Amino acid sequence: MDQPVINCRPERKDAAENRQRILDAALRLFEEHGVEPVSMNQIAAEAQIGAGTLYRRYRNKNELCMDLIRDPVDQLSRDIKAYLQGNNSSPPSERLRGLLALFLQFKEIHAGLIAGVEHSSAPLGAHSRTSTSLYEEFHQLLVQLFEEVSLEARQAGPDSVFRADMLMIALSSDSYLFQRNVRGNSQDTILDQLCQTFI
Amino acid sequence: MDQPVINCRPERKDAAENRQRILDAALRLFEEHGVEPVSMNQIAAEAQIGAGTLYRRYRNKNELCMDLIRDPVDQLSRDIKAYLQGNNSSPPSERLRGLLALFLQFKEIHAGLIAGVEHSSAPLGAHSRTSTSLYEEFHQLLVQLFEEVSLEARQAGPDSVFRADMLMIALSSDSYLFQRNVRGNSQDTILDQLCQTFI
DNA sequence: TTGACAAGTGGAGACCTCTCCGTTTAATAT
DNA sequence: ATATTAAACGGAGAGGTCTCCACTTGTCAA
Repeated sequence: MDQPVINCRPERKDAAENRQRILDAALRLFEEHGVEPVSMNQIAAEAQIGAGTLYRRYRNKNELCMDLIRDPVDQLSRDIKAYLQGNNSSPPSERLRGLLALFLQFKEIHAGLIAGVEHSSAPLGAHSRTSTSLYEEFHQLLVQLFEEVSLEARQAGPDSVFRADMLMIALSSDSYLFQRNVRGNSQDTILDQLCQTFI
Repeated sequence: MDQPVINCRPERKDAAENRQRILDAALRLFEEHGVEPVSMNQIAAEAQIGAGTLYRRYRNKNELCMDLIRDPVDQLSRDIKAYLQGNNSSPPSERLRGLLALFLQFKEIHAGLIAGVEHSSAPLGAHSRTSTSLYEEFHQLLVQLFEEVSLEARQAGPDSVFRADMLMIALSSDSYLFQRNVRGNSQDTILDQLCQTFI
């Protein structure tokens, strides 16, 4: 007559081991070949598990990449919080710039994996942007800061949500790498331009 | 002793017929199922040709889509030229808005094919944006108008090329459909917001 | 200890993209 | 008419994504 346990039981031992094998294998292959050219098949083979097992845990390469950069993402999240607390008396436009700087720095370091996360992610394209919690959190912060800016300037700026959407898409790997590689802009230049355009 | 003809001979008769079969088949399938879910295989089968033949002509679905909207694109290009000539005494910011309006209208009508063109297009992601001649042309116009605006305002705005890049990416199907479907903004609202943000 | 059974496994298979290359054929020169 | 030849053809096949499901195995209650 007991209720079936609603809380999921802890991960099974064999499953946990396989998860680790996958992570290790993926990291190894990504380091050797880069993220994009490595296939799910290869990862499964390298981890010595069946394709089905791999797909049971990660529906696609994005999810796998997301798991691989979980720690750096958490760190970034903490860095952002710390920065905002340490500078809460600066004008909002300056905090905005600081935020962007942190974000760009992060992108620079983890470019490969981030592109992996963003790429081919979406069955329903745009939805991917909002699905990552980091992106949602970042978007939220941008909105707040934009509102602060408008408030301070005593004039209604454009819709902050829209503006944040535009800025986020301007920060996508696609756009960033284009500026970096095709336009030949440095990280600093891009940061400057972004501030001039959006703030 | 004749020189071999350098100019390519006119397209062979059978080739021309197959091209038409492909275009017809694609149009039929796209109308029935939408662009995205139709595979190159299906198109080849519907056109009753081998896969190799299809790929000889169109390296991927984007190229095929580009061929399918060639006429509307040319029309848009002419419309833009006409608009600019008819309004060359308006302030540049107004012309900019007019341009965007034309462009958004175009996107609205041909959303499916355009998404098809943009999607999965790029081995080197960002390069796709510059590869379409329409996009290059449009980018060029935006740059010019931005410069006019800065000139008129007697103050150096941010780099016009960068600004145009940002605006173009804001006009991508990804971004546009997100605003349309997730944010629930109408075409007019989006136009307003774009102008407020970028002009 | 021992079922019971949910969770986990793996590989066959459906369908996809794209290439390669032996065969066919339209266009041209003789 | 016939030979030549470059272009076009098509399907086999390599390698990819992802699903399905018969089978195994860890876990827990009895």
